[in-house]
Amino acid sequence: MTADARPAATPLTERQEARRRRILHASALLAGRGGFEAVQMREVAEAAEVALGTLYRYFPSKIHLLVATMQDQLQHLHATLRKRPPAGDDASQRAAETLMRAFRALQRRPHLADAMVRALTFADRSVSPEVDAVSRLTTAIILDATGLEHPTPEQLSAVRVIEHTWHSALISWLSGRASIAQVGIDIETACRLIDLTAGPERA
Amino acid sequence: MTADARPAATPLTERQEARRRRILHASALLAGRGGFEAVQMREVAEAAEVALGTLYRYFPSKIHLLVATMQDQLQHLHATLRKRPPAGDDASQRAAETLMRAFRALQRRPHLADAMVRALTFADRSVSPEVDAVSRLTTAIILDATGLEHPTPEQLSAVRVIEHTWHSALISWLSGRASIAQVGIDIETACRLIDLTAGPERA
DNA sequence: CGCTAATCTAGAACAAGTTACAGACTTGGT
DNA sequence: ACCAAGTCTGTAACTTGTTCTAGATTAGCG
Repeated sequence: MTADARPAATPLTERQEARRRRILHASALLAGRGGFEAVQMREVAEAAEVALGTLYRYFPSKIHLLVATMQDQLQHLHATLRKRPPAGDDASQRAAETLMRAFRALQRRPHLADAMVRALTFADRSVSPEVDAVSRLTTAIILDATGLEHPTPEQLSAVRVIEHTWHSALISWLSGRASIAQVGIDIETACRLIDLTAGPERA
Repeated sequence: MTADARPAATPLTERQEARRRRILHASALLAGRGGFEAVQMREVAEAAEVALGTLYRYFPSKIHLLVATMQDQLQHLHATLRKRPPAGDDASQRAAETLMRAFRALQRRPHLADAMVRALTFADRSVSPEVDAVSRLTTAIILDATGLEHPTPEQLSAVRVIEHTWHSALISWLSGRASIAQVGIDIETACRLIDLTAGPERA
């Protein structure tokens, strides 16, 4: 349902594409120091050398902007992960390994993680399509990691739970209520569902 | 770690306690229509017949206020649930049943749920103690439901994942990206972990 | 080229969370 | 009953997300 996202509207000229990039870059830069609060629309506009009104034309709210930033970062991550697939013995190990790798990437830029994840979970209905795109990307990353060609419905349910756990555990970590180790445990616990919900499934 | 919460500061006189109640009541009322955005600090102050500065003395931010509102509502829920414990055969069924009951309660006041859950996941470090209190309450509710007297570490991990799933699934539901049925499936899927992570554990 | 519609810019204006402050009211101790 | 300290009220100011507007620029097209 609703298979495609934004890009169907207008093809975007070259200069527009460049503006969009500059904005996303500025967003990630400001988020990188200071996190969610440091991404101030006026500053993003200035850093991207774009008028405030233009920024709002490209991204109708701060949340839209940060969710788009996350989508952008996730795509990089997905590409990176594809190059070195996880090496675990079973699907759950591979999923956990991949998420832990992603987690370590986030740990290197905790403020950026803060901005993106907070925006993602704070988003209301007006951002649904964009959040959904991020969610599909995340699902794809996890499914890719498992190496499962034809996941059962149970395994898809397990992936949903893993994704929930992933987001929520990140939130706990970002707000200082869970340690890095605890996030690791939570991810591994959730990942067990993949193998437990179906019969044996070896590589 | 950090076992106790706010109430250690000052005992609060009767009138102060009354003010606090009025504020929480006003908060829940406004949240009940309109959700997160409808809880405007000026309006809360007016509805609670309290000056804006006073509101901020009691709750240092809108997020603090809404998290406290959630804590308040959860306590009611906990008391209600205790009266009619779940009747499932095993721990995971009872946990799922309890969470579904809580979910139905939230469905009756979706706007209130929106305000509380969005605040909870948006909270930053400055609200950690309060969010932690809510988290402990939630854990207690789930553990109560399972009926487990001495949960194993694995089961505690499972409860953590269930809690993550609970919060994140609520978020998806509130932003219209997951159906009620889907939330139910996710909850049940996560709850399976309780039985799967330990040996047989019957009532 | 020259026109027209769309886009972009600069900047003001508005909304809601948050802070600050002066003066009135309460409280607790004597 | 009186005083000092702390609290509450009413209100203005400040911050940052968001909207609006008038004029400049750009893009596409004949």
